[in-house]
Amino acid sequence: MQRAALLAQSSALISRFRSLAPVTEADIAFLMGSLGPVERYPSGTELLREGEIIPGPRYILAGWALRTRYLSDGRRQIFGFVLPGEPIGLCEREQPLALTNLVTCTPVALSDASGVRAVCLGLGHDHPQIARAHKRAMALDEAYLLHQIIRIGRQTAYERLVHLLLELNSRCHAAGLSDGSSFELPLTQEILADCLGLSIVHVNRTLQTLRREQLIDQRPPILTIRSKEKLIAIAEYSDPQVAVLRWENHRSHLSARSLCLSSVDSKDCE
Amino acid sequence: MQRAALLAQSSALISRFRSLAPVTEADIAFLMGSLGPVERYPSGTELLREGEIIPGPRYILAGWALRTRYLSDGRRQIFGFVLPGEPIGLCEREQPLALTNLVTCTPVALSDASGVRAVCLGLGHDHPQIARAHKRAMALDEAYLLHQIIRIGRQTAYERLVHLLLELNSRCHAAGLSDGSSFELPLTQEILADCLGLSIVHVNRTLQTLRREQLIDQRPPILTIRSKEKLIAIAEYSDPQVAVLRWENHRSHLSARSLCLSSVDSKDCE
DNA sequence: CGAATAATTGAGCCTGCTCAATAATAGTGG
DNA sequence: CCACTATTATTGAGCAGGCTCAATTATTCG
Repeated sequence: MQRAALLAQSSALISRFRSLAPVTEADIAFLMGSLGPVERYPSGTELLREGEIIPGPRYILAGWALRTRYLSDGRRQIFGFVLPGEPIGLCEREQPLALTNLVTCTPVALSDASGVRAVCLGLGHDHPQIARAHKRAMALDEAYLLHQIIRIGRQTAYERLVHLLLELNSRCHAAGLSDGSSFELPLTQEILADCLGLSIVHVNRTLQTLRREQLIDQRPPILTIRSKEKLIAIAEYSDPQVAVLRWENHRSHLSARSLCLSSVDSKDCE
Repeated sequence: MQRAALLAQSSALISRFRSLAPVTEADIAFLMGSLGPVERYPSGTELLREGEIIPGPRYILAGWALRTRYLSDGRRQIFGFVLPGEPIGLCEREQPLALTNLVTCTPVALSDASGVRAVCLGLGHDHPQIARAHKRAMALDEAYLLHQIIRIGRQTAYERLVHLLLELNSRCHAAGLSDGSSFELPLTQEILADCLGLSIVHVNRTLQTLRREQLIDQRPPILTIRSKEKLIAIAEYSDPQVAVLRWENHRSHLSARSLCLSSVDSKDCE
């Protein structure tokens, strides 16, 4: 069955939705029934080009992509990452223009999300938990941009790297791709450098320091966080997943449960 | 009449709406009829505190506010600015948590926007141009965060300052607060430093350089852009107002007109 | 007209950069 | 399965943009 095949490839998407809101089995069934067929692209594919109209909403089912912009002399800034389970171009505007380029940095599996757009945006009143999850996802997107600004604006190279690794671990965890401290990190040091506003050389040396201090462990492509508490203290990391979900805790115990599942230890919140 | 008084104080808001979409007189009348009374706060007022529920949607009618976060040792990052005509807490989520602090850096005039929320979000089908303007405003918000990342991630101090000044000029222009090259800049060098990830001292020296080179002119609190072309080239500045508005040009000539009114020279777009 | 805030200047230092070379990995075709 | 090539990671050395510390000079405002 094609349906079963899609389901098998959508585990990150489903995991992420579950981490965002207490979606029902019916919600999941609706999602699976509405997604388009899986499209595959190799690493290095341009999914969006800045200033052009976004073809249609899609979900990344597997693989990572980079939001980038270049200066004329070749300097590159990576604004952030799109991870499995996260949407591309799923927004209110009708013919949205891409604000950045989007390039895959691993092989990627995509699925058309036109069929779920209206539900995600809450245009009808079906599947309210999906709409809720989507609103939270949008808030998380902004929170990650803010993270990025804090890192490159006011943190040292050492703090930046730690902060980013914690964020990526948390996001992988929401997608079911981290056990809480160990996940696949498909980024070269050059990508990390262009994300964090550093040189490749300095990223290299800073990672070495973190390994030497036993704070992280790297056996490519797996990155392991050895002492999450210390790292959180170093980077003053506060997890947006926790922050964005918190406000409805008093209303929904299911939500509270998914919070615990998807997030780092509860004491990490503060 | 209180109504007339409100109108007089809402010129920035109206100007900004006109720059975002071809709003009608009826749209403006609706806005003026739905806004709450003007509230005034002095400089230094905390309008939002990170992590707390946003009281209700509001518009800034006059004055500037800063989105901030602090690290525990006192380092401050300013994520961005909220200028006259821009909304606070006007989003999809029901009980949104503030993602950052928001502090006024001048005396500010606010007005409750609860009465326009549904229309802005396009929940009904009234005043579609207002809804359109609001969606564009949301896209601009993201574009300004991306600007911020480019500046502090990959630009030199000199480029950063130029880039920011161009952005602020453009945004002031949309609010009717710049004639295209001259506007009131109510920011101290400390604020600029905390926004751009620099030290106060270095901001000071960089501003001096720009003045010495006749690229800008400062007679506090007025900042004048002397050679916009050169500055745009230096910072590789591309204006989001132009970019975000462009996609509907082929559909609406009114939109195209407002684009020209609100934006810098058309050649600045590329 | 003071007190407080903001801007300016000088001097020395340090984080992180550049340049350049080498080692390790990974992907590929034979 | 292996040599071949292209990436990617690592290391060394010297440099510099921007920082810190500290003092001085405007401004602003009550």
